Amino acid sequence: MTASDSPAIERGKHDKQQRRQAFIDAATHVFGEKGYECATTREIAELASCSEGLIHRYFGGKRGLLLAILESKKQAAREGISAAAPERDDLLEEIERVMAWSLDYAWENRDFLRVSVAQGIVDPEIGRFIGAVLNKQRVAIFREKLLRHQRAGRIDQDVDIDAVAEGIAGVTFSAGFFLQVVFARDREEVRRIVSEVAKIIVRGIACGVHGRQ
Amino acid sequence: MTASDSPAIERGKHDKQQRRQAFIDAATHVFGEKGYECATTREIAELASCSEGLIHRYFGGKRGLLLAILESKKQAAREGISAAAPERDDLLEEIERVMAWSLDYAWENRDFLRVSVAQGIVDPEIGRFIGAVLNKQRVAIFREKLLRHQRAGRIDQDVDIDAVAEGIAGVTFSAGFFLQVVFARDREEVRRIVSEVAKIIVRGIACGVHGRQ
Amino acid sequence: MTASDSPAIERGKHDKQQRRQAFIDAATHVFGEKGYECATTREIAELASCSEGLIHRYFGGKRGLLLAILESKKQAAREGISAAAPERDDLLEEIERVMAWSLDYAWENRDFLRVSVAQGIVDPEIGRFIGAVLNKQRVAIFREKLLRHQRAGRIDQDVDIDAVAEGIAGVTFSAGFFLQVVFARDREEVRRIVSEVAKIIVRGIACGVHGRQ
Amino acid sequence: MTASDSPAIERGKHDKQQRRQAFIDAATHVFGEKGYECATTREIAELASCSEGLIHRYFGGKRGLLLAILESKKQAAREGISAAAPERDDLLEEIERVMAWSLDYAWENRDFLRVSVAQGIVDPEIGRFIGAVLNKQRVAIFREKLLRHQRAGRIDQDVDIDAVAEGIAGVTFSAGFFLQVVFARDREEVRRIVSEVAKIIVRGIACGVHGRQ
DNA sequence: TATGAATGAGCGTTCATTCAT
DNA sequence: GATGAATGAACGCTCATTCAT
Repeated sequence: MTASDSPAIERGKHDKQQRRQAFIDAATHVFGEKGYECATTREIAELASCSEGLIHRYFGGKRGLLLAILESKKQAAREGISAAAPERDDLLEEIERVMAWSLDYAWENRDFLRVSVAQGIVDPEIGRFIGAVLNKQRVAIFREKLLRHQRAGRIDQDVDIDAVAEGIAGVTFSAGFFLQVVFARDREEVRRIVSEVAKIIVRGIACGVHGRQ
Repeated sequence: MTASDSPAIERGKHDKQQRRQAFIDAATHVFGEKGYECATTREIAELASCSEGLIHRYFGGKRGLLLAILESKKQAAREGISAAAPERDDLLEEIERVMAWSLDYAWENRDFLRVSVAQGIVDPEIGRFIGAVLNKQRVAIFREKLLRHQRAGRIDQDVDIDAVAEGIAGVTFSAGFFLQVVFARDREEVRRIVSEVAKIIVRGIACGVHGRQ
Repeated sequence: MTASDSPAIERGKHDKQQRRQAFIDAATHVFGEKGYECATTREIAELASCSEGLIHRYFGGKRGLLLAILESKKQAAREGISAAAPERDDLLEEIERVMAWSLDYAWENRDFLRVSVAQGIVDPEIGRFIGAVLNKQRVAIFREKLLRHQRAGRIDQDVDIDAVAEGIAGVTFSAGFFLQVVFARDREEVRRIVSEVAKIIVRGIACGVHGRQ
Repeated sequence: MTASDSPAIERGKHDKQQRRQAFIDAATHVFGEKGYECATTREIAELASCSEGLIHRYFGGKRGLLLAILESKKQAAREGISAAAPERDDLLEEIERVMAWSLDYAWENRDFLRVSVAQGIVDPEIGRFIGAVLNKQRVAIFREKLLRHQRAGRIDQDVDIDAVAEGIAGVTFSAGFFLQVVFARDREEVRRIVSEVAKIIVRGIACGVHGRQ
């Protein structure tokens, strides 16, 4: 306690940056569990072992704290999904990997998703955020992959790549967040569903000997 | 859609049934707009042109009012989807109709969906409700249709019907609620996406001349 | 139900007088148990199997109901205590009988006493009532008896009869209401206390040089 | 006596201890005047010149405030009565002093007594409190004194000390609280009554063949 | 700067009373 | 006259935010 020699960190046990992070972690947890409105700044401050007033100094208030959580996840999500999606010759494998990563991401970040999705439904600004990070970003990943494979001649030219990308992103989000997190379905089962759907879709868009409907 | 389609009840007049409905309509609207927590019983009562205390007499409180909304939508949802899903020889047509109906349902009931989904994420009891009504019920519809067509030899025997049913339901929910309602995407565009995805999936599960992967 | 021939009592099962009494009985019970403020007119009406609005028609409101309870007990108390106090040559016996009756009265009317005393502490009008019925009335009884015995030469001339009457009434009330009802002391024990005190007082006021009992 | 003897605390200033006391003083006054139920936290806060929410932070709510009042009086009562009861060779003098002190105590703490007695009648927890502090404690004082005098041969061996102690405590409480405070009897008159009763009782328990005073 | 005490607006709820039926 | 549905004022309490320390 009094052992710290650093004059800058006399009171409290963290410096400013650590405190900010402690708030973000605590808030993610409490928001995720009780929802944004029901969570109290007091409980968050307690869990972060910091004083309540600091939330307003650092983040400008409760809502600012939520926005800070969102911001802090933006980068991580973007980088994570890119890393999880190396290009492959096999379309199915490539898609399945992104989907599987998304499932894991949803599970590991379930607290964050709970707040951001629930609040995004009701609050346009948050809604725009999840639209950009949780939807557009992922649709773009799928789209890019599909386009590359289509150019490589592995996907039928007639296929509406945008629509399929949206569709895959939709199933993935549905399964990852709603089945796994909200409905608490067995994670193995969810993985199987997603995997099966991936196969069907890949088969459905594959360049093949089938007459058009 | 807006809460005050019905002629406002005269103050003081005795009409329990009409008042109950006025509360449910008003609450659906206000809950949908502000979220459950931010909506106030004051505002709901005002919109319903009834006194606030009645909420507690009729529904046992604010939460009871939410539960009453849920209950009132359960029957309608079940009947609606069944009516919208007559059996057809053409699988694609059959599936597309249910998907289209779901899109319209989501749009028309967007206030109700906003509250119930947002609250269901955070409140286990509500979560169970949307799991049953908005997920299981619809998966079952798709599953039943797929099974019939599989038995009729129009779907490959190897296809995991349960998984596909979940997948279709997932895309439909994603598109109907998130794309249309939360992300405010153009409804025509959403319809096109869903329609395209339906085609791809149907093609992917169709009994055909393709080697298994 | 429909069997009643009397045209005047078609609805409800009582006539007006019976209903009034049902309200008074129910209110005494509920007031006694929860206190005046915490008791609700709804609960009273339910217990009386009558409608809530009737309280206002019959008694002019909740407070009027309390006043009606008080009124209804006034006569009974006066008559009861008189009947319990026949004149005797033995002062101790006479006093002990009134005290014993008071103890029983307090126990049997504990619900009534609870409301009226608790409310009388805070509400001057009720306070005046219990002052008159529960105090003055009883002091007068004791006073009258003591005076008679003093005139008969059985009580020392120097004794301040008024003070003793107040004292006896005070002990009796304390024991009857507080010890028995509020502090839930064993009733036998309370009776013994009162009896012992009576003896001491009688001995203390007795005339002249007197031997031990 | 009145609640705002202390200089009003400046709004916004930090002074937890003084504020706590201000609340206790204000609440004692308002509770005493309107009764616990009718008193509002609003009014108490106003009289204490503090914000209402503080009541819940400091005391956990309105009831907690009442309990805090009780607690704060417990010590004072115990110490006060002990100090007022020095041992004397003269039993009458000793008893009269305690009785007189009790009369003064009841008058000075009339607000506190009003709430605690009225509420104790209806609320078992408060009832237990007044049973302990206002009854048992005082009975014990009288009992101890009587025993000492009995051992010293100044009280007849046959006298039931416990009963007498209860009796004296009962008269004292009756006179101090009901006559003085509730029935607003002249304080001089009440003192005379108590004094007279003390004499009678002391005479009634005195040893042996004794002449008149 | 960090703390946590203090604030006050506004919440859900209660309930005696009123009044349409 | 009796009913119970409807009212609305007022309650205790919560909590994000402010600010003295």
